Amino acid sequence: MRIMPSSTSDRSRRRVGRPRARPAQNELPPDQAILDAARKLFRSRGFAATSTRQIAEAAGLRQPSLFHHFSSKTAILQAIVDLAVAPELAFIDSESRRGLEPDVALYRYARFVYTNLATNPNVIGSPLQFPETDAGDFKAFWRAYERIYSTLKSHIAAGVAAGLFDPVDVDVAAEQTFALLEAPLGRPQRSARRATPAARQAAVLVLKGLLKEPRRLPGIQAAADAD
Amino acid sequence: MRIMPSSTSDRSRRRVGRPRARPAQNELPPDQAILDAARKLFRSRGFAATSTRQIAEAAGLRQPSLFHHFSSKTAILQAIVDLAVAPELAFIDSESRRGLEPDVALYRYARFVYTNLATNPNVIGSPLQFPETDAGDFKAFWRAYERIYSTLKSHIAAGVAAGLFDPVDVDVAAEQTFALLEAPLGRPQRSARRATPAARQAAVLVLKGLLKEPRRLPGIQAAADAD
DNA sequence: ATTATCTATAGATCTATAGATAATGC
DNA sequence: ATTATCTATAGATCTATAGATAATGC
Repeated sequence: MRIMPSSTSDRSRRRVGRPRARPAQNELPPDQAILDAARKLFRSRGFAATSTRQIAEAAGLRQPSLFHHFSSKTAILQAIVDLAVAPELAFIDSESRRGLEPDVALYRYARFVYTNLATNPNVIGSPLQFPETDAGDFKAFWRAYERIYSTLKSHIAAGVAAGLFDPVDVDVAAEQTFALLEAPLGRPQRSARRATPAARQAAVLVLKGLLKEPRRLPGIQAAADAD
Repeated sequence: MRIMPSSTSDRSRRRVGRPRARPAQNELPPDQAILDAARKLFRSRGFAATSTRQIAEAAGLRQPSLFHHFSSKTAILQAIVDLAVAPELAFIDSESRRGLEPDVALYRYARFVYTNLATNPNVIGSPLQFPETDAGDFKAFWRAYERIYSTLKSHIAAGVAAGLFDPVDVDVAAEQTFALLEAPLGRPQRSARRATPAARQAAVLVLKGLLKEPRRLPGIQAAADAD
């Protein structure tokens, strides 16, 4: 009696269900293939201009087969945007327990957010670029987005209050800083290798722009890298 | 014999052509009313998700009547984006004749671009947000955009070369600065009154972030305001 | 005669559902 | 029996054209 464990490379063979019209070239499970295809298309053409037929074809399926995996086109977008903000939420949570000074906290925040937007494949553009996210299904996403944004604002406000930053208009500074950190959205996705120095440069630009004493920057960087 | 000059308030009366199904409440000529309606809808819902029916209704016309004024939906977008970049092009032209130092030039550039994006009603979002502008009809627009972007880059490059700015990666700095200046795109349009201090703050953030000697900022501001 | 609008509609989508079909699982 | 796919298609769009119509201009 031969033992025949289903090896990982067997995953594509012996699949339940009717075979595809055009057999899959992709080893990914169908829901992942769909998300992959949708990410790319949403990024390049936008949500409204991308049809479910285009997504399905790029994923190797016929158009109606999408709906076996996602209940609607909107549900696909929802899955993607939830994955896009997840790392930033996790970062904010873990940072909040560290009790850093506002300048160090802002430096680390800027570097992390920029890197996520540059490298996370689920980041398909500014949420403001996707007006369809206004609908009720996206409440969780908007709550997350709001949390990320208000964290930035409170770092800036704390730095101003502590006299570390110039006495800027906090709302305006938060808007502008956030926009700067969203710079990667305009470009095709980046490798982590290219994103790292750019993220550092973004954090430096933000900190130098706000600090009363720009000479303190090296100390802030050292503190941000410690531990 | 009574002289009866067509007074301006008469403009809505005695119009050539079949009357509208619902008479206009708006005094604007139809092509202006269409652009107005389209701007608002493109801004809030995006181009692809806005139908010609929605535009026409908001402009007080029936859907097919749009095509008397614009040959296609795309032609409407084209007219809007051309108007959006026009002031920036004019600014760049007039500035190029002044031969300013790179830091002063960058300060003035940042302030102007931010203000245009915050207050020009034709600015409906980032071009990257409108993938339909890839088509050939938008060559003029993309040439303009490229010119605006490369002007920013050359200001930064010149400042670095002159030793005024930190030795940053110029491409990355241009990307990040441009993104910062696009901050107004995320928000509803601003009055000039609210935009002016925010634009100044944006220019300060950019310059302080780049300058080797941030203490030179007041001098730069004075030079930027002179003349 | 010219103009700006209208109504009607062609033809091309697009999303999602209905129900058949071809695999594996038990 | 269950599953993942397929084909066929309903029903709702959407852009743009065709051709009628109701004003003014001359």
